[in-house]
Amino acid sequence: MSTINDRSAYIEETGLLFETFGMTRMAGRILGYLMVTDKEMVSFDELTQVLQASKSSISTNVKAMTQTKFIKPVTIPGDRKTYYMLSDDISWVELFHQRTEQLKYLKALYKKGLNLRSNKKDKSSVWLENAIEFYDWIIEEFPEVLKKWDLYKKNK
Amino acid sequence: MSTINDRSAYIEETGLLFETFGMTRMAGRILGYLMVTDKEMVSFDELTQVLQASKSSISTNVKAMTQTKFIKPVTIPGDRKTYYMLSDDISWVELFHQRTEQLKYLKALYKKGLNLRSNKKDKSSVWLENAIEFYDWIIEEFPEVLKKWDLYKKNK
DNA sequence: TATTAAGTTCTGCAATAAAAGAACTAAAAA
DNA sequence: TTTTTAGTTCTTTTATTGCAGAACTTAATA
Repeated sequence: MSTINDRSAYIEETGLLFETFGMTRMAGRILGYLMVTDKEMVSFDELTQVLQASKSSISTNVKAMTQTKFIKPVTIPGDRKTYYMLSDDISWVELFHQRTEQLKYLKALYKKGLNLRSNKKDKSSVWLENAIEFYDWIIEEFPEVLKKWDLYKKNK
Repeated sequence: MSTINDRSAYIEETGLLFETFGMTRMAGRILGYLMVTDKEMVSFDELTQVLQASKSSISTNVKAMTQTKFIKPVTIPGDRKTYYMLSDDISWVELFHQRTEQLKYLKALYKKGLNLRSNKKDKSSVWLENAIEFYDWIIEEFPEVLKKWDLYKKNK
């Protein structure tokens, strides 16, 4: 049986973990709360209450979390409030595709570095060549693996 | 033909990119310089000169970059100085394995969240189930893909 | 048309983190 | 053995970031 305390500890834990991913503690807390609350969706105001945070902080952080696609806003006709819930149309595959995009930046950096070198055959150039080779491979391979997930899901 | 300016712009660019990965600008600059300098290895002192930074900043940041395995220190008998170079024994595969470890933390968080829920069948629980399922799959699949890289390299 | 409600955006402050500077350590050289 | 060199560690300064509070916007209600 889970207690209120277990849950608030969980919310803080989520805050700290998401902080390591470069998001704010508060953004993580919002997600954490949505993961353990029994309500399917919670209002903006409830977030300020439960997380003891200002409206401005909740505002900026729900926006950030919405952009990552982890949560989504829900509006109800005849109700002015905005509610938030775990985004059921989150695509985990899509999230990983974004990672691949990051890898492309790194690869581009290595390529650019190599181009700036005078001697394309020295040790550092070889180092860069190897980096580029690996990134080329992984950038191609990653999406293939993710395709397998879609197949795996279809056959269930 | 690459100019001095192209290279210093590159060093700054590397600093900024590595900043987005949660490292310091200076750590990125050190790597950036090693990627474009014509020297195979550079001394600690040269780093302070070229990057216009204090010894303490260089000291902490070469340590950080060494820990990520991107660079390594080189010492020469009869020479008191420490030199740094791109680490030729960097394992790109190993770097990606570390990513997989991070995924395990996230998966553990989702599992813990699910355990804290009263109703294991509601929408949020299903969301968590899906997250866990995907992470389970990717945590298994990732290392397999990386094994393929080792094979690919051997057959060349 | 004035008032309330629900958020957003802007400004300022407090906490944190990065970098500098100073004091220190270890080893080599004088 | 004392001085210099090379770098580390501790302390202070500076810059950045996250959050709060206030002012503002938009739309609904009185």
